Amino acid sequence: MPKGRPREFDTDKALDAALLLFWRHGYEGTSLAALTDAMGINTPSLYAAFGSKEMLFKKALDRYIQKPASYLPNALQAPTARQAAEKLFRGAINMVMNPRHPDGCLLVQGALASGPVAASVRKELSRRRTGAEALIRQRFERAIAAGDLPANVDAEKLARYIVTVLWGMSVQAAGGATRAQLEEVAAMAMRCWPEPGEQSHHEEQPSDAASIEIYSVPRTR
Amino acid sequence: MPKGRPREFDTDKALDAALLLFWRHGYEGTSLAALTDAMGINTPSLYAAFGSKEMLFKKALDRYIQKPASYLPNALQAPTARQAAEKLFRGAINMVMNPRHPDGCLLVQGALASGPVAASVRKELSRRRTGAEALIRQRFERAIAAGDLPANVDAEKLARYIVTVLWGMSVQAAGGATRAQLEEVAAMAMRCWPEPGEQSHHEEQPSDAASIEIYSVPRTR
DNA sequence: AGTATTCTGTAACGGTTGCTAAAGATAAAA
DNA sequence: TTTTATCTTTAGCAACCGTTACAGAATACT
Repeated sequence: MPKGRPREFDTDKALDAALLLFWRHGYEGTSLAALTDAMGINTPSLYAAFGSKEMLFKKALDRYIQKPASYLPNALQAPTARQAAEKLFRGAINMVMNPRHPDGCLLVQGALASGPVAASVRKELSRRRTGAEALIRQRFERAIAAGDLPANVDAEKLARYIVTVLWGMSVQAAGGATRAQLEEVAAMAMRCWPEPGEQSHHEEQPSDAASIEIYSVPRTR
Repeated sequence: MPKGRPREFDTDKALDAALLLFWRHGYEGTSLAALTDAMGINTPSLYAAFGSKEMLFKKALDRYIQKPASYLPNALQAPTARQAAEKLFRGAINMVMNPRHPDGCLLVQGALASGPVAASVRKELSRRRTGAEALIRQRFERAIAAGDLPANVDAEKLARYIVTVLWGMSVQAAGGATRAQLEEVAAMAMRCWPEPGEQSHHEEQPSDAASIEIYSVPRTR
């Protein structure tokens, strides 16, 4: 036993309750009062155990990665890159559609746009999303090295395409998409999987700058 | 001239300023103080002209649809469905990457998750996203009727796939994606465009329910 | 037993939230 | 010129925000 008065609540259970709230209402949409209420503790206990609202969020984020979002590293262990991608979509749909927790992915729902106070949280989420993308890219790079994927495939582009569809599915989930609909999207997305002997075909079409009037449209950024 | 004292500010310019703020910081992340500051007016003027924060948001949303997001209906006027889709991606990238306004799409950045007070705004955004999807679906349905798209193509699925990639690109934009990266994603997405004589191939693979422990994974929802 | 340490509960902090009442200013209508 | 209508300004509303000081309770160490 540590020393002083023992903690009367389960830290992990409290963290789970906080995770669910952040997940459903986003960082800014979750108040301390709602948190302490759902966690069943008082504010000083929360601050003693987790530091602050922001630190609590980041710890909930860690828990999210380790638990409900563990499908990602798991999927990447599939024998082939294609199977990994398929398992990735399947796992993401299972998580996103799980009625035991909110719809969508915390990395997306947590905060895309926010006020100045939540800028740090927003950047952290962006960093984690990039991390997920990197994990997938590395899997594809290994697949290329092993001859599992054609050598002319760009692992970075392929990974970015996959996660873009994943993030899009999270947005769709927030709009009430059904499991069947997401499965159809995933099937569609897998149709452009690179087959051996294909070109990576880089087109680079010119962009038309005439559609928007007031907000002018530059060529590059 | 109406009757009483004339308004001293340009309603449309004020609305534009509000739109930019909502776009960058989301509905909840934008405070009345920030709004009145950016719009150059006092709170009572805002309430007299726009009603409330929520009504102001919805009017900014209307303006968003009519101005920067007008690329969508414009793109759908392209002669073929494929050209429409390509123009859609090009227009979306132009808008999302325009340095004159925040990154991403307001329909996504505005509010995916939120506190209870912003639930109405969240639903409204979801409704508008569905509306965009429906617009694209109808274009594809016309293309099928005209023989432009193969008859075995499912317009609804194809439209949902396209918008899913679009929403995903909005998330990517929030994470600092570059124009070139988004163009690569769009090119990738267009690779699974249905060619004549293709199957719509419905696979329906079983989902594995073993990856997540605490949060159990049901089969259907 | 006494002390040190860490928890819990109450209560409150200053600041901000979205919103509005009240009074003065500026126009058209009478 | 007076009246009426609508604006702007100042000021402030109650409620909530994230956070903390403080006193009491429960444990371990001496």
